Amino acid sequence: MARKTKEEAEKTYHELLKAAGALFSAQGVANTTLDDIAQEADLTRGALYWHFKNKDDVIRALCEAYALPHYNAFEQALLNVPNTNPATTFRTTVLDLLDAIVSDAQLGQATRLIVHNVEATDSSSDLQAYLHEEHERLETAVKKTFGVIADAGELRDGIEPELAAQGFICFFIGLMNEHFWPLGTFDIAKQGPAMIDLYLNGILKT
Amino acid sequence: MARKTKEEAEKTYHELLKAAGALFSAQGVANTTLDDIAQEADLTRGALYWHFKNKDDVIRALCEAYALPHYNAFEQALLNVPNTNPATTFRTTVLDLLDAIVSDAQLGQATRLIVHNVEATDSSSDLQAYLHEEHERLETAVKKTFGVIADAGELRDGIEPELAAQGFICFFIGLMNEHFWPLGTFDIAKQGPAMIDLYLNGILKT
DNA sequence: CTTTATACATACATTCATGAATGTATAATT
DNA sequence: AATTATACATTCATGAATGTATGTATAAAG
Repeated sequence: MARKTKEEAEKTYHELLKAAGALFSAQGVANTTLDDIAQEADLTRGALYWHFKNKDDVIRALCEAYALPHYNAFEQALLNVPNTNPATTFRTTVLDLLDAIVSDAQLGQATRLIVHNVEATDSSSDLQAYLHEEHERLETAVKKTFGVIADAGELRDGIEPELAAQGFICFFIGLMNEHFWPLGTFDIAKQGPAMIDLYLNGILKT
Repeated sequence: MARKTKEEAEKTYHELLKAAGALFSAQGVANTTLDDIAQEADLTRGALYWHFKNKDDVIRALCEAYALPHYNAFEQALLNVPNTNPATTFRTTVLDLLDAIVSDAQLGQATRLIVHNVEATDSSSDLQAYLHEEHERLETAVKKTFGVIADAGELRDGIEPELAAQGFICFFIGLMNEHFWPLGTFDIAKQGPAMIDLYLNGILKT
């Protein structure tokens, strides 16, 4: 075969990511070989090794392409929460993210990878470091937001904003975990918003 | 080498499980070979294949030996929650489980496997089915307990017991996820009880 | 128009992990 | 005491899966 144009090359790059995302979520990461991915994209491992270093690099790229934009938007929305009625804004921001995870398959695949926290193939992995960094960024934003909510007096008496933030994160990650559970019956599209409200109503003033 | 007594054989069985548990949680499941496990236990793969079918079988055995007893006790405690002040009993039962997970390394290792929901090595895995079954048993018990709590009038007005139960499960799984996060700083021993109370205070009558 | 770098496909070498087959000393059984 | 089943260790055969090296047609650069 032959050289492609830059646009064509970029297309195959995304074709590979698409194939990887589909296979990872269908068969699991460890059970998917690089050849599987290449074949799924009607390409060869040659193409894959041209665009990526190895499997970990594919995973990282997948997270960057599919998840990062949404989570960046989420983070920005949190950091711009207004000082008046911040809880309401927080709620809709979270519900928007939930909705995106449900409706955007790619984002869902990447989120699943992050939540299930794929075991890195080589132990001294920078994939782990990368995921950890992203996780921390969001954690910081959530904590900051709960600080604003507390300052606005919207937290119930006696509830520390740090704990409420940590609790929310646990709750949200747990939601994702249930959602992506292989044989699970939990339907996040239907129960997700009610679950979020359940938690928020528990810690916010009525 | 030679034949061992029944007691010796049972000891090597547990040695293998111990080695597997340690390596799985240190290097990840996919990154641990059967030879790694055997060597860690100062044995050979011959011993491993005598006691287990394959890696999945090791995982299943590990869950059965390390986690099942505790979770069975947890389930029984939930199913025997009294009709008066069930919420209090539920709380202490959960805190006991949390404490066990923190202090019992083996239980922690198994719980980690379950929560991270290891990707089964062969796709049509009965390991998945096994884990799913255990998960459902606990879910049923929790839901039943929240039914009792609701009947005792201990739930805040307007909160459906099913949702509260599902929420608790999410919250708890999220807690485990944060606890076992590779590079995480979350300290469940210190913050765990406060987190549980945060959720319960949110849904229980004051 | 020549040259070069690109975007892959193909082929190869090597390592690794599995599973099974075989061997064997010795508990356990009779 | 003889037999048998057990609890492994050892060896082997095979199949992946990976990473790399090489080939090559053609965009792109000059």
